Amino acid sequence: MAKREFNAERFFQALGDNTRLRLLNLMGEREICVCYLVEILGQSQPKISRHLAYLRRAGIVAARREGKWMHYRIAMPPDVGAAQVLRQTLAWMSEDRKMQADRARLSKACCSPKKFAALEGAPVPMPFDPACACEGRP
Amino acid sequence: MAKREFNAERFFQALGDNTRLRLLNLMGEREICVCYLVEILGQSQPKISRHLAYLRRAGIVAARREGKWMHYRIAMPPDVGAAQVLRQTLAWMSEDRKMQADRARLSKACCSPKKFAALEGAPVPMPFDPACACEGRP
DNA sequence: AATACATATTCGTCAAGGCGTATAAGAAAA
DNA sequence: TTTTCTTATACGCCTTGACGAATATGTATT
Repeated sequence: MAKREFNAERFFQALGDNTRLRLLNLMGEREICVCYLVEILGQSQPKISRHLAYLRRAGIVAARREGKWMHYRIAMPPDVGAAQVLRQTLAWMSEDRKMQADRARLSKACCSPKKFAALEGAPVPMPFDPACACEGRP
Repeated sequence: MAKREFNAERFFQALGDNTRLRLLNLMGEREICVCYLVEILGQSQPKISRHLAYLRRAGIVAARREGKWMHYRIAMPPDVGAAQVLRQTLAWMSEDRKMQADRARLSKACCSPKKFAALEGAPVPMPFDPACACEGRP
């Protein structure tokens, strides 16, 4: 049986949208709930959901359900080359000003979710590396 | 004046097509004439030309005219992050079986262009690194 | 069961882009 | 200048996908 080739075309198509790049940037270090993504990007919920579905179909993110909430995280592709490119891309994004601003808003929201009406009671995103949690919290 | 941001969205869109990935793979190590690209990929000339134009607009390749012939080569983006991703992508592609087959056909054609009727008289692609020229020539 | 909440999907519309075919543009040769 | 050769572009057709709006699905609460 032939080894199933990773679809590079679809992989790059998934990266070829600014909203999806912003989503990946926010998921770079933590698993994160959809409601946070909606709040931070300030876009409609269906729009965010559709882009997440696209990323899921492309095999770049994975989802986990927790009660009413869905948590998304980056899923490194099985293909080594793709994984390398994805890591490189995330590093690239993390140097972009607007991407940094997104992350800053996320950090702020994580530290004081109650200031964001829409996030009342929602599960706070969990960084993979706890050292990244709530940069700037006193 | 604001520093002109590199368009990551367009960059990835340019990589999100199999024909364009194959073209980049063939340009990986050498400047190459359009007629060779048409011959090696076995696709129509307008199709190849359109994809090359797309890559040019995305700032990924550059073209040089030599008489009737046009030579294309990879143009590393000014943005450091994009350049890294592009290099990584080329490395990834060079490990793919089908991409290797394309390169093998190119090497063969370079060594004996006269066996390819369409390449009679066309300028043989020039590797950036001369050591790569005509692997397998006796 | 009925309600409320978070998320996903559907529908209609529109723009981008891929392809084949035909043709234009640029350069050299006759 | 006419022809020939290489490459680029224009046209029409079709598919993909992005969006807003509406609605469906899944889960917990009452």
